[in-house]
Amino acid sequence: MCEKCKKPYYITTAIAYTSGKPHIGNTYEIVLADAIARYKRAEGYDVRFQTGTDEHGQKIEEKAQAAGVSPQEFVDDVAGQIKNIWDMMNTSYDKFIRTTDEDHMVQVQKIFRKLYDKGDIYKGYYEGMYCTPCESFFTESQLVDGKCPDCGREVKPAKEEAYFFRMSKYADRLIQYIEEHPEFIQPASRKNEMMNNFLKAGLQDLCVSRTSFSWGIPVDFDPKHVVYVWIDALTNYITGLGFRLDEESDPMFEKYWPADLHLIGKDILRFHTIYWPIMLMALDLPLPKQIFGHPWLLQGDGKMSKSKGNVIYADDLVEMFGVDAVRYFVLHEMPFENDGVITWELMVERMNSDLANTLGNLVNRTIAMSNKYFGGEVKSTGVTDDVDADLKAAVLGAVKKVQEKMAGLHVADAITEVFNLFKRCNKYIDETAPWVLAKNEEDKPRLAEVMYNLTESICIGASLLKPFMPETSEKILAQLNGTYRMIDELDEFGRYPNGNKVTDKPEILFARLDVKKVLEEVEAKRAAAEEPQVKYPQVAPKEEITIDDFDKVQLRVGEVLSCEPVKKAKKLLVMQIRIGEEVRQIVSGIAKYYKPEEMVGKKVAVVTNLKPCKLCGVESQGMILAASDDDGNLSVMTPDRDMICGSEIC
RNA sequence: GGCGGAAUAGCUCAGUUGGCUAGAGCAUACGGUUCAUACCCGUAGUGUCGAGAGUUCGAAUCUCCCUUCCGCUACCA
Repeated sequence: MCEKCKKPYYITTAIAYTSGKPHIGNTYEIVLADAIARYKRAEGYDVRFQTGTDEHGQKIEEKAQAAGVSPQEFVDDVAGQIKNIWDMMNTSYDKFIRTTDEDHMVQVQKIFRKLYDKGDIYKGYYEGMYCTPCESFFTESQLVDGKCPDCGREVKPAKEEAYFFRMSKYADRLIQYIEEHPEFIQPASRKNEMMNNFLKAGLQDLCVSRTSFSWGIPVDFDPKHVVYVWIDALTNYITGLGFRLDEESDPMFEKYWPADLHLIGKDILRFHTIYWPIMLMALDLPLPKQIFGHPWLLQGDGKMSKSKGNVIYADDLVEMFGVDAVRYFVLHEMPFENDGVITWELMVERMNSDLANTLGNLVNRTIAMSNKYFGGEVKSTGVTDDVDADLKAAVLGAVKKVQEKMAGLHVADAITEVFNLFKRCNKYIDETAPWVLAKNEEDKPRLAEVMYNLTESICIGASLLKPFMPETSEKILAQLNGTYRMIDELDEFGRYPNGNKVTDKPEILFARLDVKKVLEEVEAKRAAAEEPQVKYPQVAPKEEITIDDFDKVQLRVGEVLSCEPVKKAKKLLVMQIRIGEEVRQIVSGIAKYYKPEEMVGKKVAVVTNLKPCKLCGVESQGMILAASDDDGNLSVMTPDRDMICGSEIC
């Protein structure tokens, strides 16, 4: 196909947030996108595949501060790590964009200004109660006893300038677009969530600037504001193509936009299916054709957490199994709609049964036979049998099935079809029993035909395998001395050059592994890494206070007399707590961590001079203290020794 | 609380618009085979298709209700 006739195909991943090293669950997305991109290239598309990093925001500012480096140094380091992992996974992206790239930042500023000039962004006010030291706004309901929920200081009613995007203006157009394009949101089940929760409920205008932190792209006409995440991050999809507002864009933009596919995690579907399309509408640009919110790859034995030391990282897996085995696992194990599971045991199982047994052994036994019977020469003799037709139909049928599955983005099913092809080959060996044919000289022509069919079938399978496992595909073709074929060259059986010689030194593609040994190694590694790897929670420092400030808070020991869940609320428990002579009713958001009966009898630290307020209609006359960490653990604070309730804590 | 989804073999899951004895992979058991990485091929299964009721000639599939789990969302002192 000539370069000009190739149809463009633009695929993107979400840009990864540079707050830390991505684990295998995050790495999944880039591999999935890579498989799709490589497949589309095999189909003859002119593919552009973009990924990158999202590098602004308060969290990064804080992490950098905690690490004692500048935000730029911090994101340079993390972005480098991310890029290394993407490269290690052998992903074929064309562009790695960073939101700190100069040309991206310039365009973001221009886009912001344009939307402002157009009236779609307006300067408004974040109205609410303002805490000056914290530089934060709170709604009435967020306040703690009428005071700042973060620092407990007085807040005053204030209006802070902020820029807002008029989302509601475009809501009807977006609803219509989504209704008319059922393929726009994938999987389709997500469409209802977006429609019911946001669009039909009425879109709120979106706050698109912040003044509470500075690590971001400044609004050029009002520099105390930085552009908040949405306009900064989402626009990467067009700035990365060389989009230039009110100037001539790079020809790439004309060629590739609108994107064919935004591949993202299901958690950020809302931003991509609502805010992003509306931004594009406001800019008079066409909307992306499809957005696929993929599920997550979860760890089997509980949620991955750094403190448990059970986080699985791509590089550890690659070290143990190799790049293609890891690619195979994440692609194969991930269903279309539900979350997938990864454990070391499952990984070993797939490695042994699919990669070593089915595929590796097939290639190996085929080459061994060619060498043993014909000195490695693979020659078709035309001596066919009934079983050949069935094999050929299965092989060519697999090509069709892979095409169908990939068209619907069912990548896991597509890779399964490729392996079904290899299984069919193993069966063919059994049906034809080459070792029996080899015993009689007159059967040699038939034997040769069998070996040819087998070799050709594996070459077709290897070509189909390439988008998913590029290195393995190349290794197989090299060993069989075959050539890679594009999808449209896989329509015919028998293109393997007659008389070619396979290698006389076949290499083991995938070695079988012992589950026990793997687990021992993992455990050893984990133990070795555990000590120095204690991860302390990242807590942003608050402003220094005086003893007088602290003295304003009254803390006393209270004993929980009774405790029950708050109706209408999932996270709340309501407790009667004795504090000295009085009994107070206190509501606390700890239902996820404590059962009501567990709380009864506990002595807890209570803030007793908080202004009462209502939560879900239930009055709370104080608050109990609890510690929580980054992993979602929570523990209420209790006195170390038995203290009579009512004792003051100071 | 609102909206939505799911429940099928021991495990992980397929089952298009209701239609022949409900399927695949893994694991298990047995048989075959020896080219190959103790591999490959075949056979056997077990299922009140979450509970109950209804529509229908016929329901895993449609309707109602119940139970459990999950997602989004709201609240979260």
